[in-house]
Amino acid sequence: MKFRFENYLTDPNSQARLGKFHTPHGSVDTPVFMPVGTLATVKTIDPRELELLGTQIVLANTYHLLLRPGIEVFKRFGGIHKFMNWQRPVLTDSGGFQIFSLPQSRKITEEGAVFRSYVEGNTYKLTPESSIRMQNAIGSDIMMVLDQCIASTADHRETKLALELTHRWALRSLAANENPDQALFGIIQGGVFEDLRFESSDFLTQHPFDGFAVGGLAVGESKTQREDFTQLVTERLPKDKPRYLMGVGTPIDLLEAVRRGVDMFDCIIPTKMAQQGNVYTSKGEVKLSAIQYKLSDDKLDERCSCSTCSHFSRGYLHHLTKCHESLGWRALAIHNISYYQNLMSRARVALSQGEFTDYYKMTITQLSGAQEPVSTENHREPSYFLPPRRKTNLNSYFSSNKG
RNA sequence: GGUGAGGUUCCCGAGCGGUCAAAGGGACCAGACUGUAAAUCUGGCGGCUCUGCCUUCGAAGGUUCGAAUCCUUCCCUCACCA
Repeated sequence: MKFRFENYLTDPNSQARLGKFHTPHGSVDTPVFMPVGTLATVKTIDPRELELLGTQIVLANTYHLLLRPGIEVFKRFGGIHKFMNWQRPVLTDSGGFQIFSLPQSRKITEEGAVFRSYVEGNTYKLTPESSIRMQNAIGSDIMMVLDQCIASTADHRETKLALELTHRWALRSLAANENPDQALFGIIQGGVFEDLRFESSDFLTQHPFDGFAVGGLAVGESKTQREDFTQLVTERLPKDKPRYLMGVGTPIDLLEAVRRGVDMFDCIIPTKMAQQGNVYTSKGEVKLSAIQYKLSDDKLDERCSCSTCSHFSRGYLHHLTKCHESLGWRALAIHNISYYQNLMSRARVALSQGEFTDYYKMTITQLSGAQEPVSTENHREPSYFLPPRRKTNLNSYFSSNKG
């Protein structure tokens, strides 16, 4: 089944879009947040829970899975869906970001990147073709082209060279794909240079990619730059293809990008922050390791109905965090994923009702730590704050396993 | 009872006459983290009227210009021998 994207509507007051894409493992409503499951697991969270939390699609990583467990495992298991027992769509990143981010010795040539494995020290070569071969074996629903990501502090010349290499690699990736059912997205580079971002968008959109990603952001530039360049690129992208802002971001980043026409996101923040004891709530960020929560018997987030918020006090979560207990990481990851999925599903509801701007403003205000509006008898909850239509009741999941 | 080793800032543990408020861990308190190698990284961590002063290295004396470091006595741990 061939990948297909539908853009239902665009917000009249912004460039935010409501849409849906279809893959062999089901459909995904956009804008969507994809939790990061680098090693074929969203750290600490069971795939069944991910579904209950409203996760429609997860991201996995070609580079890490190539090193371990290796391509033969995916060939043997018939792909990542069976391997990790996740039946919904999967997007695989190509490994381009790892070539950029891993400090180990590596060499980038026209052919690809040669690097030393952090697992057993062997030398590997990752080329556009071998990345696609691996992604074909993984059997992801959406594949990414191998790109050369560089710091956004790089100069024009270096950025242009990386961009041109990324373009040549993108075409080789397109040619290397052996499974037409797996979608392939191009990645627009160009750092923080307008002309290069335009050049990259104009070049890649001439080729039959199923969607387009904005790469090379959230790698050192300012928040304003990130937002400006996101908009710069989305305005130049075709309306009938999904747009994916890679590696972004905080809840505020997500809403800012949705407003600028982005449909898809992935980020380690919800799971990474959970590991460090940090969560997002309807009143802003909470660092549970802080001494002020030691004696708190408050709920984590009064407006959240996830299993963590309904089972554990801030004081207990503080304790688990201080002890580095895995339950703490897990409980906070469940909350953060729930928070992100609710953030996006409410954005979709708001979009469908033409109230996105109100939703955007209200949520930004809440996240910035401002006081919640005092609820009065006459105060009516906007519909996007009502429980999502998708059933996300983790309590029933846990109680059904009780005994 | 005898012999030996030792008692250091919240804990473990370096230091063994000046450059020592005392290395290094841990704990603790903050901060960071945006296509996740790494439950990681960074800073702070005796007190104060803070380019200096005061208190601190088992206790009390002493030597010295100067001591956590040397001497004496005492207290307390641990190991071995009786």
